[in-house]
Amino acid sequence: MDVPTLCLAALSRGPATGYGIRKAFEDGPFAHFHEASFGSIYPALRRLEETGAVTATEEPQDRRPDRRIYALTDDGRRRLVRALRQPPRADVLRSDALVILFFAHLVPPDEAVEVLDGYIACHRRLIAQLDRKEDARDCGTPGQRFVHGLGVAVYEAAARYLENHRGEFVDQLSSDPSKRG
Amino acid sequence: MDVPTLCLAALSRGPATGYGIRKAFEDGPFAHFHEASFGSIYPALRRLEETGAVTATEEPQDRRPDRRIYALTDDGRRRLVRALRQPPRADVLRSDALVILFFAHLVPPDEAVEVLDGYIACHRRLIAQLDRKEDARDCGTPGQRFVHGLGVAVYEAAARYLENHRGEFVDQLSSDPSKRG
DNA sequence: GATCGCATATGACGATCCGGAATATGTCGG
DNA sequence: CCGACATATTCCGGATCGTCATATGCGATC
Repeated sequence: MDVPTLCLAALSRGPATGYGIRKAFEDGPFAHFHEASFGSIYPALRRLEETGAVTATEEPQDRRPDRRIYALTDDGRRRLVRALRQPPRADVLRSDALVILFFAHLVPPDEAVEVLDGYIACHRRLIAQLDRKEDARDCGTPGQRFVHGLGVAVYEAAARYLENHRGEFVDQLSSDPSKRG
Repeated sequence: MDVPTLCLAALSRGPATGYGIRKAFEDGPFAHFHEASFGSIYPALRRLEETGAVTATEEPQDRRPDRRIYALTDDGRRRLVRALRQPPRADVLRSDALVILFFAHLVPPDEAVEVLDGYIACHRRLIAQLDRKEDARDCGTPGQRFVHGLGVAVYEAAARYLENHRGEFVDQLSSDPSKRG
């Protein structure tokens, strides 16, 4: 799923600025299953505008850079639907924390535990964040509710596993800092 | 976690070729928490060799391109440990399937269901793949076993959620193909 | 009341990374 | 016998990331 398509998808929920789209992928409703950075969103929006998939309304703000408010055109909506109907590629996860945990035997045990505890805290924080969003569950689409529920289920399972196996893992690490037992 | 570090991590388990490292990220032990492609692995190995983090043993195979077998040096191992001790960045998930499911109201209901069923099948396949690897659980490090267990727990939770909420989701989709109820 | 950091908002840039094509050949199954 | 697949590497264009620069208001802290 390329960045232009992701932008079209974000705009299908209403007009927005590049900054707002970025935020939707950082904090907002898409936060948990895709990401995109400024450096790819802004060029994508420009190209989308040039090819007629979106329109840009330049709103000159006093003493601020002009806000460019993008909105989907009919053609853009058709393009979005076409992209959404392509067979999806496999999921990709990138987790520095899991790499560190996998190779925990190479770092000082207390640092590995620190990473693990941070990872647990991060999961608990994400669950709390999702719970807060659940207040607005009435206005969402079926898809949004479904994906939201999946997010909660997955993060809960991960947090529970991490907490339940923490002690065992710590024991194994400290019983064998660098030499084999 | 950049590709050079990932290569060093893979080589910490023993010498390997670029192709073998790629496979370890596709099928092998790292398959579920990071990825790297040829186009980034080979240049990374070259740079690593130039800077003394790995050595390359060129093995001229008859009638085949020379295999370059890379092995970690002491300096490379130190570099790996240094990288592993950096604070990890937040996890990133990229899921086309979840984007499609989120925007399921924009595509024909039967196609959305097809994507969902494919997604469920994919999860069940991954769980089976992890179960098969579990046979070799005796020789792994504590970190490897811990991460493996987490993977099983998370995929199981996801598969269960998807299966348990499939009916409800399909009902909601078909009761409202494009007009609001 | 001054300064620091944060949020809004966009643009530009180098470095990195991806994905696929090209190359070469052995093996296994139909 | 031929196609498909696995091994193994290289190259390249384009997509993408991350960060810095720009501009300014607003709240918190000292």
